[in-house]
Amino acid sequence: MPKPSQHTSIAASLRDDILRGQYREGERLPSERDLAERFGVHRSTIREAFKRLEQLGVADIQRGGARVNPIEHASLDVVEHLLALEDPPSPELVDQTLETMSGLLAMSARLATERATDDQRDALLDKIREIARDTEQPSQRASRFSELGDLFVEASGNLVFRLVRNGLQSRYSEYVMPDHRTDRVPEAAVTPLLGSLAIAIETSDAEAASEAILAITSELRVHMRERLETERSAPTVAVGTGR
Amino acid sequence: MPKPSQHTSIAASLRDDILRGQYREGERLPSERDLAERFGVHRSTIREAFKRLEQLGVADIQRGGARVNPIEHASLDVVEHLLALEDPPSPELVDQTLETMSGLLAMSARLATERATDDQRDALLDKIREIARDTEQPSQRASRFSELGDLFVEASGNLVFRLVRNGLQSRYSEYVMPDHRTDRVPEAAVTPLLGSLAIAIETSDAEAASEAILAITSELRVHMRERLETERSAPTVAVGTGR
DNA sequence: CGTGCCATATTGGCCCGACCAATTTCCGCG
DNA sequence: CGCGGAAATTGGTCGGGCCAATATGGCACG
Repeated sequence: MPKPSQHTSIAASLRDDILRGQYREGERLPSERDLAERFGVHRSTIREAFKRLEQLGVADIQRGGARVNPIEHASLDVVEHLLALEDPPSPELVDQTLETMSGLLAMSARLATERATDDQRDALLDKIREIARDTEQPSQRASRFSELGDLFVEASGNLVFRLVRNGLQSRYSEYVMPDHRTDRVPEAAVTPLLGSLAIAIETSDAEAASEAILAITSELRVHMRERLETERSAPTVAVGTGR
Repeated sequence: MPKPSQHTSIAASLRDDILRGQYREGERLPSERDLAERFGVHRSTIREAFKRLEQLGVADIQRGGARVNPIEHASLDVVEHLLALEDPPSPELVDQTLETMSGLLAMSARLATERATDDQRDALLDKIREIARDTEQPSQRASRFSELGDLFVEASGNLVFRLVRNGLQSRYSEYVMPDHRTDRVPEAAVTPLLGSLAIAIETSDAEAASEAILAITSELRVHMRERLETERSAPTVAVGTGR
């Protein structure tokens, strides 16, 4: 576990300030010298952090001053940081993220069903059965779903899909699956859909595979929304929220 | 036209080298001191460039040396640079990009049809009619299509969609529309689809809107593929390919 | 011959201080 | 109140320097 360097944490700090809306868009960020003094580091360290902010698309550095960009001009990569900004994360943004992921996986499933190699197909079917067996704890199950998604995207053969997925992949997955043992909602609805999905793949029915994925992700989305609303009204007791 | 700073062009140069596959993944990049000497700049300038590469996800900097990341671990933002690497760009990658854009726009159209405000709907319809009128030169027409896409994504109300679109938006659009006046292939097929699209929006038929978009983008994709293949076999006479 | 270990060379992380050229800011003039 | 120019501010780059983490090559050991 390599400890983060100063410019990294400074960049993260500035990024979060910006994403949190501390600075209005178009507004000038404090000068490099100013920030250097505040953080108690040398200016060159601030500069390195700035370069990352610029690459992230949240700020625009130029002579005269660094300015904050409107969030819509940022890189897809800000999504994971936006999600990490609050705990629990913003239900709206989570929903938009899942909406995107849902479409992405549906497309991937369609293409994967058409183009997957035999090995890839076998891997997909194995993973689906593994999930359907379901003797695992929720967190395990969540990562299985994530792996299934990876397999689909991989088998789709579309690099751009992969990159988009990278940008969306974040830790909200822990919310997808219920951890309260009483609240295993999605299971009943999802399990049969996994069956349809397997059949669709076996029979090379791309359209059915795509629809099965849409149905599954739709279930998860609904569940996630309820989960987050509950979380909001009754915040979890923070046990060691420490950095 | 603000001239690019040194660290910017150095970062671009290194990025392209990496994307071009000059370094195998996992391989170590030359040291900062080494590169500083090669480029004839101070080490801190190289460092700033490195920070951008790291944020782009193409390299991983750490004590002992900077290493090249596999392309699948990079940010979505590399797509536009990958496309710019060759001229004409790689048909495969263009196709994958359009495939993604196609799905994104189809989802946007569905949502936009459901959720757009009256103003947004009017703007959409206006833009569609503007394109359908078609008395413009190809380049104009291409940017109209791009604007239409923006309107859909905007009206979808999904920020993530917007960010993904940003990452895909690049200059390949010039290839979408034919510039050889003899080769106006997509027009005939696309125009009636624009009509269906308008009707779908007017009648709030989200599904139909989505399908119209899929049909249109499908036409454009096919056209684009043919266009690029032609371009490959009969390369354009380079007029001022300079640096 | 293979292998684990240690001294040493490299490499990135960070700092100091300085100069230049854009930009921005400010102020006095019309 | 508007405007032009001087002064202050700000990012861009440079030179040199120290530290700690990492990489490397060679030696002793099994």
